[in-house]
Amino acid sequence: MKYIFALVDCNNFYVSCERIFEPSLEGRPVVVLSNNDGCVVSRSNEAKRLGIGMGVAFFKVKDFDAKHGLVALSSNYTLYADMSRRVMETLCNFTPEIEVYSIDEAFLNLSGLGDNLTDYGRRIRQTVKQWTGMPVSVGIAETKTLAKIANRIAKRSPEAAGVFELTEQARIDEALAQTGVENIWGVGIKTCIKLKREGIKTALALRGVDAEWMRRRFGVTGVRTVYELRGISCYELEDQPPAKKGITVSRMFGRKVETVEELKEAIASYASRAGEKLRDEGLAAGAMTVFVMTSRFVDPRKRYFNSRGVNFPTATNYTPELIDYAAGAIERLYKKGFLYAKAGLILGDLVPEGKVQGNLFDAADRQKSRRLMRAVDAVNIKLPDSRLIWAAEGIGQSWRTKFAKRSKRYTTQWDELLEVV
DNA sequence: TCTGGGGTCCTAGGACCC
DNA sequence: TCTGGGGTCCTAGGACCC
Repeated sequence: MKYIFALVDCNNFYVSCERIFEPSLEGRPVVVLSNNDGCVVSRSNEAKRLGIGMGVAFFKVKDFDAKHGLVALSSNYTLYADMSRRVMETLCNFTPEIEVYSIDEAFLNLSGLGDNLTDYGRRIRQTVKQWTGMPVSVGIAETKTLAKIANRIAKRSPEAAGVFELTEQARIDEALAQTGVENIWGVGIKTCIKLKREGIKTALALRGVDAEWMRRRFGVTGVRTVYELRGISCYELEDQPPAKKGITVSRMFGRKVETVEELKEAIASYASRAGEKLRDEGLAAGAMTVFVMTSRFVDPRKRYFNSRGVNFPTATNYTPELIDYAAGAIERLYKKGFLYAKAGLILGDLVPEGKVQGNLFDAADRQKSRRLMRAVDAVNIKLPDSRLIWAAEGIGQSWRTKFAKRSKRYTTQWDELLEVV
């Protein structure tokens, strides 16, 4: 039996989340900004039509509000995560096999659901809209790469009205002929330039290249893309999320940071957040890499990047311990005279909490630490606005990332519920 | 003045071993 | 003058994704 994938993708996800709770944003150009209100990460169709590109620095389009009525909002991750969960739960009603691919996309297995897949796609789209308010597009095909292309057409073609099926050969050929290589899943900027230099400009042309030549020039990932375009599936549906390999917490500062004390406060708060993530996943980390960096946009002589790895004697998820290691690394990394823009840490060698190998010389009372962490986590989940923080994180925290234009957390905070007046 | 964060997979090359 | 070869493991960096 042939596999059938549906790719369900939320339209302009962050912007749509905002619009669901603020309908006056409907029909206007709206963008959502990254951390620190730095650059544009989600755009309404109206904003796209104004020529605002994905990832552009916000200061470059700031004056669009006066000229074109552009509305810019800070990211509201709490709201987006909750809306994502609602959409994914709705999708689970349509198939037992679903792979949540990202915050706003999921692959569904539609094999064995009959011949009228387009109709089925329409039902999915309509139900998600009705139950959550979220507009989605559905692309249907025999490989993930083709489903991505189908989804792109579903979004753009008015006739498709949000659902497009690519299972018929003539239709596939036509779609591939109209898809530039830059719009193929897995083809990034570097590969795109190389392909075009070879005269390969469309997905149809790429489908026809010699597989061995492709392997030599672009490695196994390149060949997989060619096969996927031919309808030979190389990427399975992964309905079991694979074990995490690392946990990263890093942020740009709200302003430049010069002192080692402030760097240590920041890294302590990132370490604390990393500890929460570990415990939430039931994991412990065996190693940590800490890094600091200046802005990429300053004079090269004023740039500094450095990182430092630490292997723990015993894997841990105990926040005070993580903070100690992180602060120690910062002391060694810090060089006076630089304006630091960002710091972060990456936890590696992750192991299930219950399987931590004890260390003969490790005297810490693990049971007690675990109870303490459980208590702290419980308080912070219940009272996110009066969180317990570690003294090392500092009180003022003037280096904190800025979110000047954030909307309310409508769905997760009682005091921020939508008010209808 | 102002330019995000969190991931995965693959590959080349060095270290090390016999 | 003469200086092996092949396998495995690890890591850093590249490329890509949303």
